[in-house]
Amino acid sequence: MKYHNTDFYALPGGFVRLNEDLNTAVRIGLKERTGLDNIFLEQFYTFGNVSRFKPEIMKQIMEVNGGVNENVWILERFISVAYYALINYDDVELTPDAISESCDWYDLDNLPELIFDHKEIISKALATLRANLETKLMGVNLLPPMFTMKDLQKVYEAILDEKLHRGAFQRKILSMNLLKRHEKQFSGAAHKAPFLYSFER
Amino acid sequence: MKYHNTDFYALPGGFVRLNEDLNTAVRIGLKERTGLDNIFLEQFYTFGNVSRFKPEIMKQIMEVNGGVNENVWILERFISVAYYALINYDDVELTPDAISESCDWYDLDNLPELIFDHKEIISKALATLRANLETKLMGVNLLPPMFTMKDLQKVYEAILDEKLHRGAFQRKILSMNLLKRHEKQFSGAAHKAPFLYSFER
DNA sequence: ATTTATTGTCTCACTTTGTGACAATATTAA
DNA sequence: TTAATATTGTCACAAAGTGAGACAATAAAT
Repeated sequence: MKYHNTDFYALPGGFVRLNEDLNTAVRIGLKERTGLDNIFLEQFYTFGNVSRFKPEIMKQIMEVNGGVNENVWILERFISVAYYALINYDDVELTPDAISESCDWYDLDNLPELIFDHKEIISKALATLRANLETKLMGVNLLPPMFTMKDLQKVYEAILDEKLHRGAFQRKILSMNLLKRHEKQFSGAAHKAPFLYSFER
Repeated sequence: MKYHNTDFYALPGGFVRLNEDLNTAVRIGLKERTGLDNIFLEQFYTFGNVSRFKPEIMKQIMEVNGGVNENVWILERFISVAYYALINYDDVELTPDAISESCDWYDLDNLPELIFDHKEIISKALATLRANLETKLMGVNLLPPMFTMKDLQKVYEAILDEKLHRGAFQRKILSMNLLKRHEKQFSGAAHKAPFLYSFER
């Protein structure tokens, strides 16, 4: 997200209310930004260094948004519990919050400069996601209800940032017995039609 | 730890000061309880449900320890960032904090009943440790500087709670090239003396 | 000198993984 | 109608990894 009238970019985030579950706060924040419910979310790290906080930046942001009078607490040091979500790009309607002028997708290799330690947060998210990819589920939420093996392979290749061997990938995924195979679609392309799969079980 | 004049058992923990790094706070707490510095520590989850907090219990504990007047904040809901450490049992001098009457080791299969969600915290710690055992390091801090392959295998078997095949274990560990082999010790036992290893590299 | 327990290593079978090959097939081109 | 093209599902084979037992080596006790 980009804050109003600044050059500050940041990951979307929020605060946990005194009487609110941490996970609930995260889901509410996600819903506000994306409109999505029931999304796969994983907490991966809690960032708690004092040095990660820069009150000057926070002050600048708040001043553009009407001053800091009522919200003195926002100028104090805070600790951030970070989550990543797996979201289907196309399902999302991105909505900035009150103090931001935009909320957008950015390619990993084309990120704007981010405030605080948000770049590091992204690195850690990606590392955790890659490490979990083998054990945990797969393209849930990232794919439509029905998808081809190639679609799924592309998800894996995007996350791992490497090419996978087609035959081995198919063999491995099918051996997990997590996918249900459906009727073929006639895709309209000039080749054999692929099976469709879903995550049902 | 067991709190003074109660039947409440809890994991050791502490609070993060306003101007203190999260990781520093954890290391200080660990040092206070164990006397140990420079220990392998891994953050594994942040517990933030409102329901995990039971003010009645906290009140009881504080009343036995001189009332709650000055420490009203301790009766409010809090969020816990959980870490596990790998520690050599023998290096430790356990020291309870001011409000506890004991700080002790308990076998996993002989735990006292714990307050709040501390049982769940242990489960999650163990699950994370087991999952990381393959990828991450191994018995650092859990073993003396020099140890035998059998010592190391026992650490793995304790953590995983299963027997491992001796030959396969040795082959796998050695193939990691993380151990330095030293001179044999003459152990005094009635059999071939084992090599000694260290984690140096 | 013999026995006993444990170690270091090897071999064999079995499983998993990487790689290319093949036929099948939906569409386009000839 | 036939041939060409691209991609799919599957298999075969080699390479690598894993589980299990076997065997000689050896430190101490008998």
